[in-house]
Amino acid sequence: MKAKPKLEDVAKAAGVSPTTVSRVLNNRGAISDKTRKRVHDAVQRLNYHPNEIARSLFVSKTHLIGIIFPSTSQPFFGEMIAQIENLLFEKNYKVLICNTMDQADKEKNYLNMLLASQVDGVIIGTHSLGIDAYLQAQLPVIAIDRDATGTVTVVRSDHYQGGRMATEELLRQGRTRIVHVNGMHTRRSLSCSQQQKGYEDAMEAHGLPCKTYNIESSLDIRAKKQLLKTMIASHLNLEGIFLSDDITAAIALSIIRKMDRDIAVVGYDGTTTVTTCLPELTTIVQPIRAMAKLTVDLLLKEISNEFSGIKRNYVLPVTLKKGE
Amino acid sequence: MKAKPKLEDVAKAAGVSPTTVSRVLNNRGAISDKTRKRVHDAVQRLNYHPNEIARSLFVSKTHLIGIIFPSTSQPFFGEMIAQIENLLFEKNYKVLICNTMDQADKEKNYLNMLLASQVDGVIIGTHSLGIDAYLQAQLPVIAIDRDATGTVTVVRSDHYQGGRMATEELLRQGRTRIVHVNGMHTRRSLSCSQQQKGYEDAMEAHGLPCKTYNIESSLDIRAKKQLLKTMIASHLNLEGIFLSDDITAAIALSIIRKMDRDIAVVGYDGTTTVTTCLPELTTIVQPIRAMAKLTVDLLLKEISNEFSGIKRNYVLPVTLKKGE
DNA sequence: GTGAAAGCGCTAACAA
DNA sequence: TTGTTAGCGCTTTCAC
Repeated sequence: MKAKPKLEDVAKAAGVSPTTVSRVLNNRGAISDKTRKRVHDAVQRLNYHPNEIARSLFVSKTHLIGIIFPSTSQPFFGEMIAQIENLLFEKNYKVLICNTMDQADKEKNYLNMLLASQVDGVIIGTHSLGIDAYLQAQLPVIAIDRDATGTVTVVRSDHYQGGRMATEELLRQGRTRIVHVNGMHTRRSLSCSQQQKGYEDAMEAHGLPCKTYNIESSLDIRAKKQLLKTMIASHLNLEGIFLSDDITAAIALSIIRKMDRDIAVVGYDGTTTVTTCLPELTTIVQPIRAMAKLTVDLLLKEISNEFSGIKRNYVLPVTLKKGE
Repeated sequence: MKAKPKLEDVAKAAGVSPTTVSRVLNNRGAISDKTRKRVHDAVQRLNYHPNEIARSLFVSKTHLIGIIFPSTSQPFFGEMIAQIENLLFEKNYKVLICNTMDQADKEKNYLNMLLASQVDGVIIGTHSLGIDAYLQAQLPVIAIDRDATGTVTVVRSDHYQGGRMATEELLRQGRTRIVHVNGMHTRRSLSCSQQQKGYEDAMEAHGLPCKTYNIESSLDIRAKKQLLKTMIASHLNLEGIFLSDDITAAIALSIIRKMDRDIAVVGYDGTTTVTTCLPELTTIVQPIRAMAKLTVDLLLKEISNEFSGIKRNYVLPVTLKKGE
């Protein structure tokens, strides 16, 4: 196996200088058609591929974006990541992916890896690590769905409205004894409190009492199921549950069916995956595509140094999807 | 905003040579405790982070692995990618992710991007591009679930057994009029034909007639739903359907419920996501974790030049998960 | 329209 | 135990 050809090899093969080859490849300066052709032929002949690493080193830009999320295996993140990745690809950026699995130390390691890899920017969709760690990095950063007041640009959806709409949908169905299950706690500190506020305001507007249960996100499905089972069994006259993510809602739904109770459920996220598997689930849909688009746009602007100073929160509207 | 400190800056601050700093940071050679401390202090003080790009250029190894899959938004791939990423992280590799969205041209572009980025190896989970494109690259490659006879190492699960087990489960339930829906066609040419063979052999062993429908993977959910609806409506005495992925199976299940027909369904993949959302679905479970582990192990071995010549197929067993 | 030379930030021979 | 020097593969002044 022979070594990869380099610029110099192409230059020799084409009988020109390395500079000329570089110019042809990057379309810079004036080149005669004859030379251009000779160079292209040589590139073809040697099956030459430019070494992006060497290029990056010189121009100190890698076209690499690090994205940090809990895990691609959760539909919400999987779908978000797919969108982000597609948009970045169109703009010629490559994506370094980091699944933190909600472990702060892993996230910490990743951040260092990303910095060492000279990424041009970072998208954070996690909460384990303090935002300071990212600010220190002096890197363009956009956070998704994170509570970071003014220090970093944040894109999120309107969780207050989401909580409110979910609760109002249950009320509209004539349910009054409604509890809120706040799953995925560590994962989304902000969304949790906002959703809860929406739920509470909606309930109070009708003079109804509130009750929120918290279920740790780190728990596995078995454990969540057990907790939900106990909770539901202890509420003999429960009529509705609002759960802050669709997976937990799906678990609740199956428990309710098995217990043969009449309890309405509203979930949260509205991913394509879950709504396809469970079209009967009523849920609050986060605008994943729009969030991804905005995030990427903002990040690329920050990278190109527009809007550098302005850190603000962008809040996108959610919608209700009624179960079939 | 001051420029990032480099090795030289640290050297100056510590009053030593760049070489010494490099040695301290990489734990090479013998260094006096005093110097070591001085260097570490300087690193701390300047908040220095080594430039991995420069290092990569020198050692011509990037610790970057490219992984090419249709999309993180599909649970099977999302879960597979999360596993792969975790295992690679443990071995100090970073992951460049590529969602091809089943578009051959995008995959082609990605491959070139990966080559230019000097990745140390590639994992392919797609079928759009011919395997030749990858072989040409002269790069360590492992393919997942792909039909590539002898030219590249392949990891997959036993789709023949999967098809057989699925069909036999339906037969065990007393169903005899069973059709096979081969979804996700382009996505997995190999698995399709193997599953079908398993289905056919199981049916023929009982002297029953076979019928396989193909549904293009590129279709959206609406279209798939329509096709399935028509298909089911046209079979007045259908008793069972084996579908080659869980998402399509979920769609079928909801149609059947709405039509109030008595048709048993068996799906394929058995992802955590779908089995959580739809615990009542009977499905064939692919050993995602084991596949990821084997794939990563094989790739790292190829990268370190062990087993370089041996390209073979590794087939892992599937299991049946009965619906609740 | 083209080339020679310097250097991006790092590491590894080779000296001392 | 430490420093000097050269060079990884590329791009870009500056000169012709």
